Amino acid sequence: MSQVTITLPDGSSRAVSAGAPVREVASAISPRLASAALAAVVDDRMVDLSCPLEADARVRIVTPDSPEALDLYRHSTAHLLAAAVTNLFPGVQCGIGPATDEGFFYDFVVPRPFVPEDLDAIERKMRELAQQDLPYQRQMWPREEAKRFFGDRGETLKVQLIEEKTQGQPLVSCYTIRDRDTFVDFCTGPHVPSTGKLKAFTLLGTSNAYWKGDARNQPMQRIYGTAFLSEKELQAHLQRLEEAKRRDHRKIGREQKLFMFHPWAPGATFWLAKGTVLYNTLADYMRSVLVPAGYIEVRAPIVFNKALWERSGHWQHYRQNMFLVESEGEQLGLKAMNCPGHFLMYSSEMRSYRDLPIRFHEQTPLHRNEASGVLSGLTRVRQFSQDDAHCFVMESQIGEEVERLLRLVQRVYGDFGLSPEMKLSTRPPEFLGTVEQWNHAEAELTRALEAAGAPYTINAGDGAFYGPKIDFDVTDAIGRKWQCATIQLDYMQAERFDLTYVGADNAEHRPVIIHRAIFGSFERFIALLIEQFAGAWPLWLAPVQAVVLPISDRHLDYARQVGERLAASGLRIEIDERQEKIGYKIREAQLQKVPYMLVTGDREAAEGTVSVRSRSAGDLGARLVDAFIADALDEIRRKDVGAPARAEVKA
RNA sequence: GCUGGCGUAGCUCAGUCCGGUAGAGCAGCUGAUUUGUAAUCAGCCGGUCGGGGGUUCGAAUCCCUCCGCCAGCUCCA
Repeated sequence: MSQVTITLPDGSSRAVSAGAPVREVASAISPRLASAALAAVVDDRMVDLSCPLEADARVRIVTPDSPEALDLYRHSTAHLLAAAVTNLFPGVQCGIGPATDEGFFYDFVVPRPFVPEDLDAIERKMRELAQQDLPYQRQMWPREEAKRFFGDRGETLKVQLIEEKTQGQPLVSCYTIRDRDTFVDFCTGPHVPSTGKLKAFTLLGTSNAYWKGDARNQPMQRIYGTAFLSEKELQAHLQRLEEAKRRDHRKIGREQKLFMFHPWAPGATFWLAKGTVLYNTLADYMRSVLVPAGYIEVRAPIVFNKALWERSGHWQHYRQNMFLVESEGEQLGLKAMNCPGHFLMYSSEMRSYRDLPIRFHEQTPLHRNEASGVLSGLTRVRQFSQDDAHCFVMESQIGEEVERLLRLVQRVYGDFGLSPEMKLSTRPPEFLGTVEQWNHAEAELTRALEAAGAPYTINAGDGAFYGPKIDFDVTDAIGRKWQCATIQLDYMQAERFDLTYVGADNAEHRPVIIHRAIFGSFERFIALLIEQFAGAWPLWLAPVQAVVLPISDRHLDYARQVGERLAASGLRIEIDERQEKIGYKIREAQLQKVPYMLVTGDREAAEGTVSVRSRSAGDLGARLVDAFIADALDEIRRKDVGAPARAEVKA
């Protein structure tokens, strides 16, 4: 029998019989590896353990420790789910069932939607199938036979997939769990060797989905679940989901009276007093960053004549998302973005190359008529404000301006203890301008990113219709990603608005526009911060920075004196004058996560002190009022977001 | 917008399946208590059961419809 030579990751090589399954390589190395083996990577392609070795190859055995293992588990669990559903709901049609970042799903065509009881039954069936340790068998079927097989079963979606994905291939890959009478799926694999490997999984919910994600296609029912390599990791994941609920900005927003919503203004935030403090603090912070960076703040109108939107292209591309109004026979639209207003202000006077870059910053509200179903707390609203700006630069200034912006973003996020991930989004299918312009713009952004030296990923086809962009995702404490900051290059709008500057050559030139936001929107950024800090605000952001707690009525005068001094020095304070025991007042302040509680009783009144209790560190003892003020102001100046705020989040 | 779920007091929730006088805790108010580092006691107030329509002798409960919220889908300049 002929032999093939396989090379292992450590560089050693072995000879095996040609056609032997890759499993034998694992067995030959050690019985332990053989039992841990899940799949193999043969010449960079991941395959089943049953895959025959036909030629010399590099082979790496995939075990639970391999980076591929989690996706493999999840995809195999999705198959297990589909097998259970097929078993329990005869006549069901299967769609696709991939692994995702958080778990997996599988889409089905069923006569009625799944209900929670169905999920319980399906999960029980999955465990039953897992316990039977059934092999995942891969079979190569003649293409026509596979089509006939799925066609006879009424699985027209699978037939469609085979037709689209295997053109010109004589054989197609199918998997069964048990045999052809139960569950067969058209799938390239690979899979774990048998269902017994799958233990740590759970179903999480159902939702509606469409075939191939297109709302014009057949509606399907999606079942979500997640799987991990160990029960411990699964439990940790479920705990994170619980933690997310506890930190939900909608819950904390209500508890701390930061904001509210009302059915008569869906998607529009009512900023209550404490939320307004937060909002204004962030707005002022942003100004304090942007003014030294050469930005000037402006305020453009909210409502514009349709003519402006026709000029900008929004009328053609974005009208369905705009709030439109009519007045005296004229059609008007509420602004969904600030750019066109800034363009009009740019062209209100002659611009010289000596003036560039010109940077307009604006924080006025924007309105976008988002579909009702997408609204969600503060993270997706219909009215919001961006820390928006447009930088008008010369072609030659793009690189430096984008680099400056990258540094600015890093610095701001650093001030909040956040570290964003960068994505470069490139030309979408629908775009303005020419491919050459796009290539040039994309090259400029790439160069700036490389110069910044920070890692980034490429999000192909996700650019805005007028130019490529760099987006910044922030991962919060529990692993969810939020897109906040954005830097967008725009070669198109200067043309449309006929924006010019006079160059050194005394000729007119087009400026390049950089659209950019650092927070993104105040609304979304505040939602992110609430969840980041779990409502335990660092002192500089806390709507109430300290609460004065008189022990009894006879300390009210002193408490008020203290309160006045604190307020006069600029601290945001409250005095709890209720006739309650000190323990009660402390409990309430603690639940509100007020950074400092200042107990004032006989001793303090006599000595001119306050007894300081920190939200995170507890009783700190008596301090002179002025000393407390000095320390607090210093802490505010430092914008500390360090250990104290984080530590108590877990408490 | 689509699919599903949900909507009962300011908040958290029970009651809805199987129609028969709307409940609890917290919050609030009043009184007593004058308090030393996470809940003092007692009493009281509080709801067109999301809106509208229908079935019924009778609807929080069953049906229709609209609105809002939640999850996901789609979308996201």
